[in-house]
Amino acid sequence: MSRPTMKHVAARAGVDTSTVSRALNERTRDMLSGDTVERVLAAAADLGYRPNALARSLRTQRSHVVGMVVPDLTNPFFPPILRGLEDVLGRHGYTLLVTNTDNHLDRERQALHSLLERQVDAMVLATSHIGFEAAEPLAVGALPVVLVNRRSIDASVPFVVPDDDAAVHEVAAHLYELGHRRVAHVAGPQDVSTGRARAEVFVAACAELGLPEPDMEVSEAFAVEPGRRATEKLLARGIDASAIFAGNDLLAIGALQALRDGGRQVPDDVSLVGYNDMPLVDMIDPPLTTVEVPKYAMGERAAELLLTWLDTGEPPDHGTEVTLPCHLVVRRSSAALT
Amino acid sequence: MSRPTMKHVAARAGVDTSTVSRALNERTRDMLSGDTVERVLAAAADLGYRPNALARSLRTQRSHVVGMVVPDLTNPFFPPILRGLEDVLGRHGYTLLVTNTDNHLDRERQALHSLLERQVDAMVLATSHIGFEAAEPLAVGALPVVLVNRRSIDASVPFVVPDDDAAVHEVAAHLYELGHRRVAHVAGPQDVSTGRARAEVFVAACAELGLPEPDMEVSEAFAVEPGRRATEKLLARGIDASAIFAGNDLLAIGALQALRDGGRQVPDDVSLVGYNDMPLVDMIDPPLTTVEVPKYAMGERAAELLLTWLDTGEPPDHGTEVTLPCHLVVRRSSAALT
DNA sequence: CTGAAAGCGCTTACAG
DNA sequence: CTGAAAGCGCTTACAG
Repeated sequence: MSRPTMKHVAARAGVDTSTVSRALNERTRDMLSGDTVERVLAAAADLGYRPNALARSLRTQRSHVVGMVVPDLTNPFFPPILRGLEDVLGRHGYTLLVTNTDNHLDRERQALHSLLERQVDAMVLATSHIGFEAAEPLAVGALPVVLVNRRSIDASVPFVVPDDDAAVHEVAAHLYELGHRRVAHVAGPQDVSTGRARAEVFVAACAELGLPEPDMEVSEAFAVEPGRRATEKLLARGIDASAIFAGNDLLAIGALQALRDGGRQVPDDVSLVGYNDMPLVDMIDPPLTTVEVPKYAMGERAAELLLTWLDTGEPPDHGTEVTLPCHLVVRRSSAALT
Repeated sequence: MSRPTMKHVAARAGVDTSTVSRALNERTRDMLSGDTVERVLAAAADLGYRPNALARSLRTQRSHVVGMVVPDLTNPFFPPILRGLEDVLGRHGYTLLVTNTDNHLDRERQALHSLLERQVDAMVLATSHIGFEAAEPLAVGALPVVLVNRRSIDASVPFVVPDDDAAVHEVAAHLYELGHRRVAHVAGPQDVSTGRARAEVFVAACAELGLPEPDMEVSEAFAVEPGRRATEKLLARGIDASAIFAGNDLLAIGALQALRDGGRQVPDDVSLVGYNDMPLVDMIDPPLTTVEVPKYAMGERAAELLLTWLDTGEPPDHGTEVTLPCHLVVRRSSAALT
C-alpha cells in the first residue's frame, strides 16, 4: 500500500532490519555474507524500496543538506552561483535548499530559522544586509556558514567575493583612458555591501586618477526603475558628466532609458558602464560595457570551503576570504570622448 | 552545548516532553492550563529552542515540503514560476525544494528519487521530457503531482500551461497582417513538449491562413547558439522567408545574430518574433516582438492545485488542465513587408 | 489538565 | 556473520 520500509525488505529477505541497513550501505556491506547481501538487494529491488532520508538524518544527525538564503532568484546574478554550489555539493552527496527573501530583513531571519529547523548541515548566505550574519546566532551552533558576494564584518565567517576593488579601478581607468574627466555614479543601495563598496571604491579610484569627485545618486534597489529614477535626478541636477558608471547592469539599463528620454545618446553624448555582465546585455542597444563577475566560480569556491569545513570539522582559518578576479568587458556603450 | 531539544525545555519547565509539545502547538495549547503554557513558552524562549522539523515530519508523516524539478534555473523562464509557487505554498506552510536537471533524463530520474527519499508531500515537474511523469511510479504512491509548462500524456496528472495554441495563432495572424506570406520557423527541440507543440500549431495556423508550409529548422536546445545554427542552416538552404518565428526568445536572439551575420536586417529584410518575453528582450536591438507568458501566475495556479489536493486528499478531476492566456507583445523586430 | 508509553524509519554499538 | 536493543526528537492516542 504505502511506501515500503526496511521492515518490509527485511521480512521479504528473511533477515533483521539491521542487516538490511548494513546490506544497503556500501560501507558496511562487507560485514555480511555475499549471499545475504544479494538476498537483501533483490528484496529491496523487488519492492522498489527507497530509504527514508528523514529517518536516516534523524538517526545520524546529518541531513546532507546545505541551506542557502538568496535575496531574489529572479535576479539573473544568482542562478549561476547556485549552479556552482549545486554542482560541487552534489558531487559530494549534498543537496542545496534555497530560500528567497526579497531583500527583506525579517524574511531573511525567517528563512534562516526555517533552514535551521530543517537541520541543514551548513549554510550559504547571499543576503544583502550587512551584519546579518553576526546578529544571528549561527556561530553558537558552530554551524558552517559562508557568505557569498558579501564581505563579513565578523572574521569568523569566511566569504567569497568578486574582486570588486580591482574591477572598479579598472572601470575608472577605462573611462579615464577614453578621455572622460567628469564622471558620475548611479550607485546601488548603500545598505547593501556591494552597493556601498563599489561607490566608495569608485570615488577613491577617481581621486587617485586626479579626477574631480564623481556626481553620485543612490538608487533604492538594484533594478531598472530605480536606476532610471536615480539617473533622472542626476540629469535634473544638471550634471555635466560625460560618463556614468552604474552599480550594476540593471541600474545601467535604467540609466540608459533615462539618458535616452533626456535626449542624450549613448555613447556619443555619455559613456555608460554597468556591472555583472548579465545575460543579454551584449545584445542591447548599444551593447553594454560591463564587468564580468565569476558567478559560477564563486559558487564553486563557497561550496569547497563548506565541504572541507564539513569534512574536517575545522572551520577555515580565522579571517579567510576568497577574492575572485573579474574582468572588464568593453563593448559599445563606452567610447572615447569626442 | 548542542542545540536544545524538547527534553531540555521539559526539564527547565518541570514538565513532560508531551506537555512541551502541546504547549508549543497552537492547536493543542488549550488542553493545558495557562500557567503551564506560560512556563513552557518561557523555557523555550530562554533556551532559544527550535523544533526539529525532521523529527516532526518523521512522526507526523508530513514533511510540508513540495519538491520541484526544473531543467535549468539559469533559464530566466523558470525563476518567476518558482516565485509564484513559493509565494502561495509559503503562505500555507510549505517549502519548495528545487532540483536542477540540465534537461538530462537520468538526472531527472535521479532528482525525482532524491525528492522522494526526502519525503516530499507533493511534486511539481517542469521537466521537459515527454512521458516522463508516466514512466515514473509517481501515481503508485498517490503522491500529488502537477506539471507546469508541460502537458501530460496521462490524464491523471493535472497540468498548468500557457495557452500556446492561441498565442501561436496570434503570432501567425500578426505576421500575416503585416503582409508576410513566406514565413519560417526556428523550432525548439521536438522531444520537448513546448518545442513540438509550437511548431505543430504554427504549421497549422499558417495553413489556416492560406500560407504555404513554413520552412522549418529544429534546434538542439532552447538556447542562443542552437538558434543561431538552425537559422544559419535555414539561410544556407536559401529560404526566401520574410518573417521568422522562433520557438523562444533565446532562439530568436540566435536567429538575430545569424541574420545579421548573413547580411539581413531585422526587421527591414526579415521580421522576427520570439516567445516568452524574457527580461531585457525589450532592450535589445531591435526590441523583440514576442509572446508574454504568465510565468508567475502559472506557479501560483500549480501551487493552488497542489494545495487543494493536499488539503482534501482528493486529486483534481481526471483530465484537469489549467490553460493561462498569453499575449503578443509587438515591438520593433516585426514590421510590415515593404 | 498532564504524564507515561509507543512509534515514525532508520543506524549502530553490543552481544553472541 | 547476524540479531536484539536502544535511541535520534518529536507527536498522539491512552490513562488517570
